[in-house]
Amino acid sequence: MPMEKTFNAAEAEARLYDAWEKAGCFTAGANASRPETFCIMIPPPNVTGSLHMGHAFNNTLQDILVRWHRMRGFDTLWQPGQDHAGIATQMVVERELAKQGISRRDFKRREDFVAKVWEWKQQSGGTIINQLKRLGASCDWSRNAFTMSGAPGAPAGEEGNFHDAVIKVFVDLYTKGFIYRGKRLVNWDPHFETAISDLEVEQVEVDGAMWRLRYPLEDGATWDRPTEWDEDGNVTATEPCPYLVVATTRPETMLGDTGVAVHPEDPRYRHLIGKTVRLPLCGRSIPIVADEYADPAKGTGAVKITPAHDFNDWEVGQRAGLRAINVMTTRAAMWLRDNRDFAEGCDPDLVAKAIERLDGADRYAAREAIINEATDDGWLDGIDPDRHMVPHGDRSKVAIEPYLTDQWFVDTAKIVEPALAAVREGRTKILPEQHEKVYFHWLENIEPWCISRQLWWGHQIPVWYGPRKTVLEDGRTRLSFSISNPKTFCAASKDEAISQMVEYYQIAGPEELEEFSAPAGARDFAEASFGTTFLVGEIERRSDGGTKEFRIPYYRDPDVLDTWFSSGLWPIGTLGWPEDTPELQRYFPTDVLITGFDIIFFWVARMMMMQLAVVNDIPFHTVYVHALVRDEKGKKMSKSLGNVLDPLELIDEFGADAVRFTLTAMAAMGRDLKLSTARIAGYRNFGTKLWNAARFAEMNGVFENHKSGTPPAPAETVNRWIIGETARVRQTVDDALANYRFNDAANALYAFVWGKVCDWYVEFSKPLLLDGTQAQQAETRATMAWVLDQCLILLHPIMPFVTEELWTITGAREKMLVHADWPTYGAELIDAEADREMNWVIDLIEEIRSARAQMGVPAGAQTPMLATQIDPAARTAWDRNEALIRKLARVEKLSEVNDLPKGCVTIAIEGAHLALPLAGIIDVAAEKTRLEKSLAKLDKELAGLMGRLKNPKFIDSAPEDVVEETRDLAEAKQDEAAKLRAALGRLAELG
RNA sequence: GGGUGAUUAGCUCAGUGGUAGAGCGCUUCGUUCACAUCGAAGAUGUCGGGAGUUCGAAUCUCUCAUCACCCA
Repeated sequence: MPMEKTFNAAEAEARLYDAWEKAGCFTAGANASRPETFCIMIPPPNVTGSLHMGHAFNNTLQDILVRWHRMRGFDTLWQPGQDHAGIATQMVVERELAKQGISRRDFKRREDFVAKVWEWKQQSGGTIINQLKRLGASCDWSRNAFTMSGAPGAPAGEEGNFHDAVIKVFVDLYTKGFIYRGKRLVNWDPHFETAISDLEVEQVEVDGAMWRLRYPLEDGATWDRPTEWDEDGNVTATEPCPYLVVATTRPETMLGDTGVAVHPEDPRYRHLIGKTVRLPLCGRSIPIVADEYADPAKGTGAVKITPAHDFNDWEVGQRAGLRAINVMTTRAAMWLRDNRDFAEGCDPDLVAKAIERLDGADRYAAREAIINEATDDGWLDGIDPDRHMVPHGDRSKVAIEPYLTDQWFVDTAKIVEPALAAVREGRTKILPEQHEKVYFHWLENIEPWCISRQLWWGHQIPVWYGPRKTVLEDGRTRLSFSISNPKTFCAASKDEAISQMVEYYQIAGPEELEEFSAPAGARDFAEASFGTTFLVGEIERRSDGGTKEFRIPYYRDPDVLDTWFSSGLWPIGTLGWPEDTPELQRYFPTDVLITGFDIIFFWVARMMMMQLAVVNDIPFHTVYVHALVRDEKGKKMSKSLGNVLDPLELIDEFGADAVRFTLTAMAAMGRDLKLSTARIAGYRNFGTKLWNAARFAEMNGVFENHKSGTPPAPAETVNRWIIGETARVRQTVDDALANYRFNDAANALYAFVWGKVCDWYVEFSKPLLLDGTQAQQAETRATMAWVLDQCLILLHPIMPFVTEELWTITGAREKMLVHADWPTYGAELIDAEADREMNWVIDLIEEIRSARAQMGVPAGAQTPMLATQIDPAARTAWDRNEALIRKLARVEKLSEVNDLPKGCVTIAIEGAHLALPLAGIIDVAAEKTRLEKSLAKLDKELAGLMGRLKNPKFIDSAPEDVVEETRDLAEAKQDEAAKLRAALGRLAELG
């Protein structure tokens, strides 16, 4: 049955992938035949994710390396998995619940909400896995990992031990003193009500305003405010001014102002340093401090300082010893009622008024209300329109607040050094190298890493809090309960934490403890039990050691860990650590990480730090950083621009192989790639081309009784030639892949399969297969079968589907192509003689075709050819390949003559004077033009070559082989030019 | 403001000191039995500007211009 004309990707892909999976082709170690291992960890996509172009690119490159190593017999593991994406997943699930009118806060227990998230995960969390399969990703799915597996509440099927790894690492790092809790400003997302990392913040330019506010100076102080300027901007008149003007883009934070900063050298204000201003709205008296942060050239040169609501102000506040007053709730509404910090030092009447007007108002409403009040009361100095950057949460898209809270931090400064050293010393290489700079720059300036998140979905921090103890002089023990400064028990399990508590409090056992699910409950309990007010309760132990009449309250930290804390353990966690599994021993450290540059900080640097801190080894020896996929105009693909190309739609339309090949061919290191569908269609056509070469072979019986195996040793030059070309491309492909030059591999294969095999070899084979002797037919069939096999093998890592399908169709095979042996042949298969000869033949055919086309010879016409001179090498080449030349160049026969007749077209070729007698057809003018053009080009080249050869410095300093090469080239060009000149002479006689 | 990269054919881009390339597009021709998702032929370049190093520069150095991205 003849093959179809094209490969039906839509039909075949699922079938082939299924066959691979069923046969266990992708499991760790499948097809291993040598001791070396090769392991890649997939960068875990979000469990909420669906495949976008970046994934398609990233995973295509991984799959190429993995398939290549597997075929070479490495013990290969491509470890797949997803991360639990704290905020994103919680957002998705909350959105689902909102459709049913349910809010997260309606859940009485967080466990119930988390159960909902697991439910969602079971239903929808596998989306991206199936999408990766459509791309052809050959991951070992039986090992699919998840960063929340094994967490409390995880349902059946999620019983991995990733949770154990995360918790163990937290406890280890805590014990080693690398993790601490502290009150610091963090990026707070008021929508999700959680801290987020710097890296989850994007700067968005927005149109806003600079409001200038007047803060009255106290104690009669004044400064000279300019009132007139000359045309150069110099001040020519001033007047005493009783207030300072501060400019701000965020007037609503003024209730938390605790100072005004001016530059220490600013002559306008120097005399005011140490004096105070009275804060409008609440009457707080705040100092004027000197700090270089205040830029005299910007605004008025006086800056209001709100340490609790601005990162720069926090720094100033630390330097100047200013209070930090939080005036907002976790939802970024004004928090004034019951806010003791706020009320302290303010005018009680004004505070009451402020509470009445502003308490509970959203930050933007408060801003408006404050501006209105300032306008009415005359302390608004003016408004300047201002376009500035505002930080936004990358998930929530709302403006983030710098917010003062208790959070957990990794003291990264203490674990960063080994990660820097590993790259500096080359134990881990980052490609392309320029990214090492980014890595170094970030790690050398690393900030503490805030790892706590106020979410429910994630690994809950394994820390329990209880009262602190003080031993009194009389031997009794006092326990002081404070939410802001509790005693911390960090342990891998609650039981261990309780043991720690029993020991610490020296109590009989857990029955003397009482657990609360939230700090407020513990506080209330402490207050109720000990009759103390507010946060501190005192529990005095009886002298006999008993505490029978009360129990000691404790609670677990409600926060969860940043998702990146768990994905930072991906390399060891997926291999079963903390258990010492065979996989861990076998595959760790892993080999290559392939990832986008946008998560060098997020992930790569953190994996380096964490693996080194935890198991004292690098996680991988190479990091290949790839570029961004953009649309064809070079714009970043984004949903809002509507320029997103969906890889799945592209796979539907062109097939996975075409999409993969396109991405591979465009994967030049360090450059963004601009994707257009025209390009993908082009590579789809390439697949069709390969398909039809196989189809031709099949129709000519090439695959009858074919067995894949060793290269044949044919006699025909053309067969020896193509075998050599195959050997060459194999070397090129291996070199390219070994150096992560994916595009070189793809382009070499494209040029070989289309340009060599299809354009020339298949054409050359036709005379042999159709009219050759039996021996010629047999060896040509064998050669073609072998060559096509090699094409399939070498292309398989890039185009797995069409190659596997052809492999199945074209012969009885011992193994599927996915496990076929990758070849190792090389130079020994290259026959220099055959090479020279076939290149001569190809040159000749191209020369003849070109001359015919330009002379307007009808395409089908056969012409005779004349030779006045032909050297032995050319003669042999002609004789041995006459059938091919005659067929492909439409030449009737070659006759040797003494003189060319008039009206000949010259064919310039090495070692012979050839011409096509085209009297009657020839257009003298056209031929003259053609020859002159060639000659002009030749002369130009020759001039360059001769110029170099005549320069004694070139002869002296250039390497010998370059000089030699230049000489040979010049000689050949001179010969050719002479022939063309002779031809032009003959033409002149004619016309 | 700091950093990184880019500028090569109409378009998208390869090309790390020795004869300027590919794909797409364009023009002309072609239904001979692998393929019209094809074949044959053809046109198109001061390698962003300037200076330097070198026998020799798209390639190395400096400088200017423009663009992009990252970090403030």
